[in-house]
Parts: sequence; C-alpha cells; structure tokens
Amino acid sequence: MTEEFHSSKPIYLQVADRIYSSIVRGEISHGDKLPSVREMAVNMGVNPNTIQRTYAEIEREGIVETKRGQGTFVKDDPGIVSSLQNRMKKEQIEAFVGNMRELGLTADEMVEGVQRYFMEKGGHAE
Amino acid sequence: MTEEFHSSKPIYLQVADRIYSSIVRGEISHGDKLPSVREMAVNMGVNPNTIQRTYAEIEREGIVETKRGQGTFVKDDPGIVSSLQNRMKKEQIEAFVGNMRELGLTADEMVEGVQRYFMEKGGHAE
Amino acid sequence: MTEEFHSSKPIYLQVADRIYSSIVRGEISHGDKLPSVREMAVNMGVNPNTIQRTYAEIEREGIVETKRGQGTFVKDDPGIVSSLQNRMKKEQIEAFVGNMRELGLTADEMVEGVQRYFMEKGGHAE
Amino acid sequence: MTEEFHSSKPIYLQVADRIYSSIVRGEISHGDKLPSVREMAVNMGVNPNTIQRTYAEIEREGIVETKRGQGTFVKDDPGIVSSLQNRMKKEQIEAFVGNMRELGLTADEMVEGVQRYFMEKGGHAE
DNA sequence: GTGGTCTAGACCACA
DNA sequence: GTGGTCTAGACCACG
Repeated sequence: MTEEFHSSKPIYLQVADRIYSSIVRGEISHGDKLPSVREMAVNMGVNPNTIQRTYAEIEREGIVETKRGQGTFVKDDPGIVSSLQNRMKKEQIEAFVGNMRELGLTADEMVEGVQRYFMEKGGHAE
Repeated sequence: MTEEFHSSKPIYLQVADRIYSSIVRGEISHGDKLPSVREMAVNMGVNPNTIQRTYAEIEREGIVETKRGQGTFVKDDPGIVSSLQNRMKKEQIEAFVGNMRELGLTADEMVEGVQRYFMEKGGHAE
Repeated sequence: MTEEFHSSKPIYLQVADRIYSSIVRGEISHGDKLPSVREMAVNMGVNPNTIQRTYAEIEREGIVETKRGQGTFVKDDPGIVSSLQNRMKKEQIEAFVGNMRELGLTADEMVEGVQRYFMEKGGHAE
Repeated sequence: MTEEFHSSKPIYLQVADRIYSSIVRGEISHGDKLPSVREMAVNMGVNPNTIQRTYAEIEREGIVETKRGQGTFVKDDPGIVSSLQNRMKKEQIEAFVGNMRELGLTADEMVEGVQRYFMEKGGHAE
C-alpha cells in the first residue's frame, strides 16, 4: 500500500500531518500504539529513517511518547485530542486571516468568501 | 532599509508576495514600473539574484512584463488587480477549507471559527 | 505499586541507582537479601529481563553476590556502605567539576554556585 | 584533525556540547558564523549528517539561527552567552545536587566535598 | 521485537 | 557555496 507525496513540504512532516489528522479524527485514540517505525515505513513507502524523523518530531511536540523497547504511543491524556485539534485549528485560522488581510480583505469579506465557497459547491457537504 | 525574512518560505517568494500585496492594495497600479532589480535588492536587503528570481517568477505568472532596456512593469491591464486578487483569494480559501476539513471540521465550524477569531480580537483592527 | 521511568538513562541502570540509594541510606544492610527478580519486577512494573540485567550489573560492580538457589544478597562486608558511598560521591564530584570547568568556571564559582542553590531554595530541605 | 568521541552520549549531542562550551568560553561570539556542516564534519571526523543533526538541535534550542544559503550563525544577541552559561550551570548544579541527595548527603557535605576535591588537587587551578 | 544513532552517498532549493 | 531532505544499509541498547 505505497502512498505518494506531492507537496513541497518534507515527507516526514507530511506523515506527521497525517498522524495528527488521524488522531483528531478519532481514528487513533490517546494511549494507542502507533505502528512501528519499520511497519509505518512500509505502509508509506518511504525509508524507515524518514519515519523515525517523523516520530521524533511529534514526540518533541508532546503528542506522543516512546516507551523503550515497546514502541511509540499517543500520550495517554484524554485531553490530547481536543488540545491538538484546537492548536491546529488556531494555526490554520491565523494563517488564513493573515494571508487574506495581506490581500486587503476585511473580516466580513473573509467570512463571506468561505461561505460562498460552500454555496457554490452546492450540497457538497461531505 | 534592510528587512528580515523569517518564514520557511523562500525569500524570493516572500518578496513576490509583498509585490502582490502592493498591487492588490493599490500601492502599485497597472502599467507602473517596478524598481530595478538592484534597487529592490538594496531596499529589501537581499541578494540581487534573489530579486531576479522573484521577477522571473511573477513574470511567469503573467502579472508583470519585462520591456528590454526599460525595466519591469505591471501589466497595463485595468483588470489585473481584481483578477489577481480573486485568484489569490480563491487559493487561500481552498487551502484553508482543505486543511480544516482534514481536521474533521464542518463548513459551519469553519465559518464560526473565523468569526470567533475576530470577535476575540475585538477592536483589534490593525 | 507500579513506578515510572522517564530519564533517558536505561531503566535497568535507574533500578540499580535506586538499589544503591537504598543501601547507602541504610534501608538495606550488608548481608541482606534483595527481593527476587520476579518480585522486584512486579514492584517496579518492569520486565523481569530488565531486573535480571540490573542484578547482573550490580553484581559485576561487586556490590552484590548471587548464592545459587538462595537469591541475591548485598555483600556481607561492613565496609560496603561507606565504600559504595565514597565511590559514588567521588564519581559525582569529578563529573560535576569536569562539566563546570568546561563552562569556564573556577573552583570558587563552583562552590559558590552550589551554596547559592541551597540559599535560594531556603528552608526547602526535603 | 580527526577527533574522538568516547561517551555513550550520541555524537551529535557531544558536538553540540563542544559548541556550547566554545560559546560560553567566548571562543565564539554572538553573530559569528559556525563552520559549514561539511567543514565541521571534516574537523570532527564524522559524517556531515551527524553535524547537520547537531546544528538542527542547537537551532531548536534557540542558540543558533540559519540564514539560507549563507550558513549557521550564533544568534546576534549580546545576552546569549551569559544566558546559555546560566542555563547550563543551573542544569549541572541541579543534577549534581539531585544525585548527591540520593546518596543521603547534606548540603554541607556536598559543598565540603567539592572544596576538598580542589584541596587534594593542590594548586592544580588550571 | 522496539526506537536511536551513524555512515555513505545522493539530490535539491536557495543565495 | 550553504543547509535540508531522503535513501540504503548497518549497528546498537533496550525490553
């Protein structure tokens, strides 16, 4: 099940993003074990070193902890999910607002822009 | 007036963003001449090679054209501004929605998130 | 009574440190029997293999001896405690002085640093 | 000028320690450029990837910043040296006190231990 | 089995 | 030239 990576963002960060998404979506829960480095490497079709780097990164960010000889686990803290979601949500909004502001847009125009996006897509509420 | 560039985005693209902002905000109009590569390089405190690359990039995107021996000019097309703004706006919104969707958020939650951002900031209109 | 181990130091050495502490503090005396590997493993909440390794290590260091079929005992030598304490103390001081010297600090500054540490902690004598 | 690394601590962290020492001792000042990754790798007799990791680590710790295409520089902040020294000094003292306390030693005994160390070494004030 | 480190050598974008 | 990423393959300590 090899995957592909397109963005210019480093693969090890793209993998981190996927893991974050899985956690936020509830596909992985607090306390769960992540696949081993080697296993994940095979799944993703990348080198184990790349996954190693991913795991080191998300551990540094405090989302995950490694238990020696046992593996890498999502921190067993029930608040980790909402905390992570809020953090990522905030980051996205701030980036979005900052960029739109540079285009000379007002708050109302930003909100309206997002609303219109969904209207034009019709009932595409996935 | 040396500036500083911190983002991980390449400097030459950050410079392009600034130029786009200036155009969209009306500080530069269609048909206007951009500063020479060397002049801009001094203003920005970066290497002329970097500005060269910026100009090549925004020319490639069709925003600007080079007249030999005269310099680089914003295309003398009255619609260029709104066209540029619309394109960038659309890009921002699509990226934003895509990212937020990955966090498992609904359309309503996205809109609400942006609105709340401005409420919490209060009269912080910069 | 499961415990937790955070330090980057190997768990089997952390367990050894605890045993050394117990001996030096007099909680265990020369000639005393240590808990069995399995018992200790349960107490510490770690794998028996890990304790096995701990016992091998402290035996190798001459603090403990294994009597076949009977268990692991602290050597029945009255001088073992002060000897162990002196050795560990010396190791700590040498490491400390070496590290501080690398920071360009003088002997006086080292002594003063330790003294000040306790002053600032005030009556925080645990 | 190949060097050797003995400690069980990873090489990339030992290199970091050396750089920190150089900064604290004033051999490198704020704003100075560090040797390039490749150059340092040759000096230290290790693989460039290892140095890369060192540089990434000390950048993450805020001691150093990289200017794209130019190199890695000690942050141009006059307070960086004393700040770094204080941080490392504090770390050393806390570790030392913690370890000595585990040996059942009192504050006075710790101070005395360090003082005696220097006395026995005689006028060995390097 | 697990994660962590290291080497070798390659390729890339950036300035 | 610089730092950053990635692969391939190896070795290690730990549990």
